[in-house]
Amino acid sequence: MTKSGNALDLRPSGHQRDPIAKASGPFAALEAIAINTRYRRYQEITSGESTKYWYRVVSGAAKRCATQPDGRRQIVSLLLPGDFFGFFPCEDTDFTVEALVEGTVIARYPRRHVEALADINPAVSRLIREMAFAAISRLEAQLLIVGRVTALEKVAAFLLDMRERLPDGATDMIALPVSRCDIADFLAMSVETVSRSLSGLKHRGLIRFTGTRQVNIVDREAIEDGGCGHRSRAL
Amino acid sequence: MTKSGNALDLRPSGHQRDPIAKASGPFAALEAIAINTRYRRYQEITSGESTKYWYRVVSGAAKRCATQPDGRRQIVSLLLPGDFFGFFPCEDTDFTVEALVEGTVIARYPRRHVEALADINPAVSRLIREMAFAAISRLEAQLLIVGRVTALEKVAAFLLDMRERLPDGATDMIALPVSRCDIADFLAMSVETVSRSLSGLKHRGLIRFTGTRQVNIVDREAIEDGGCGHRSRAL
DNA sequence: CGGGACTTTGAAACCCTTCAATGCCAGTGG
DNA sequence: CCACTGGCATTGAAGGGTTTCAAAGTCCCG
Repeated sequence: MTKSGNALDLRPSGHQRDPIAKASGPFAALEAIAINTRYRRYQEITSGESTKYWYRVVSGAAKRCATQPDGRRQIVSLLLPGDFFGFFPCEDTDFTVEALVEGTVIARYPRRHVEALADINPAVSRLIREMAFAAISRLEAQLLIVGRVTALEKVAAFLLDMRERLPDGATDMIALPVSRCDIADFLAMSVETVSRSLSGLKHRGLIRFTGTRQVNIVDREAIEDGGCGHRSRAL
Repeated sequence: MTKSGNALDLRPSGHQRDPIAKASGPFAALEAIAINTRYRRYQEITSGESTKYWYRVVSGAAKRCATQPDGRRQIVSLLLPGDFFGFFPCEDTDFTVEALVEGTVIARYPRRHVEALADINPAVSRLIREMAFAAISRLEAQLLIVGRVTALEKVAAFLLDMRERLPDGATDMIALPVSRCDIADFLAMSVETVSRSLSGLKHRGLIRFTGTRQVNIVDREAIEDGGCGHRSRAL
């Protein structure tokens, strides 16, 4: 599940705010055509306009969300700083992308320019490929998390994934950028079960809260085992 | 959920066996370096060798599978004719790719050649991007399926997805290339529940079986509604 | 015909969802 | 300054769905 460290890791590794904008090479070429925009919480970033641009999360967080036929929402991607999205020229399904935290900054790249750049500059082309691969990697990781059986396992896996992906580095202090409701939409379970699972982890002493969305991982090994010792039916 | 028809649909639309090999342009350039191999059922296609090649399903079917820490398997991608896979140069997680049906044919493209081609030929580069986007699209669709609440809904959505993706066209006759066990691994639920759900759909008259893996969709609308009228809590 | 893999069905235990109510916190207006 | 309000989070109890264990049924192939 440790999905960082691909051939080209696009996520900020240190504490700088937007390393990509400062890098050279293909990054610089891309940044030259970037338009940064700041969004408020739950403000829509793309509606039907996604066809015109590519996007990247500079700071904050966003969600790519679909509304199921039964009215439920399913978060299809949790977008954190460094993540690209909006690859598709034509989206037939009704996905929306919304900021999750106040002041989320999104870089927007005109699709035509990007494609033109990619045709000319192999390095840019390669970069785009790598970004797409990173998106695939994220989706596969999410699938593994959502695919777990127990709610405890799901939430535990989610926390570990956040720990890996958040720009704080690999600290055991996690500042969740999402509400319980968003976690529920991400994990495809009810809000109450999310809350209960977190409480369960807390009461077992595996995590600690310094705030509603400030989680401190205490016993990571136990969490990696799915929140508890049981159900470890070894192959 | 109807995910076919992207900017560049790579799946065979007609009855021809391998249209990509016959196409011209970037396809031809790629096919020139392809190596076709035939696999037996459940034969491993990639192990750690995935770093050296890109792959495409020519005929048959394959699964990209991960083994969870608790011993369960999770199919992360169901690969059907036309689907590309093996994008990542370095895979840190233990994914395996196995053929699902006897005689599955996989085209293999040496990664170096592909990348070299992409650097030279913008059309090839673009093609690769589109393939990656298609993979993202498949993953998102899978996420929406797995994210459903009820087992009935999951299985129903799975059937519809197969209907869309299988090369048979958009007939209501589905020749499932997978066993119940594989469906279970795909949908992240137990084999028994898969079987029960299928039986449920059958007894309601929404589907019909002409064979264990030959499903005939009778009432598609009802299936799209999640297998039954209930739980249609309209927004 | 028998063996083996796959599929289906049954029953009990468990987990999750749902509905409902309470608690917590920040922002607002009196 | 404090009560109030609304959003978010937690907790409880009942009901239903899924998993699990178990066993029988089915199909294909040697």
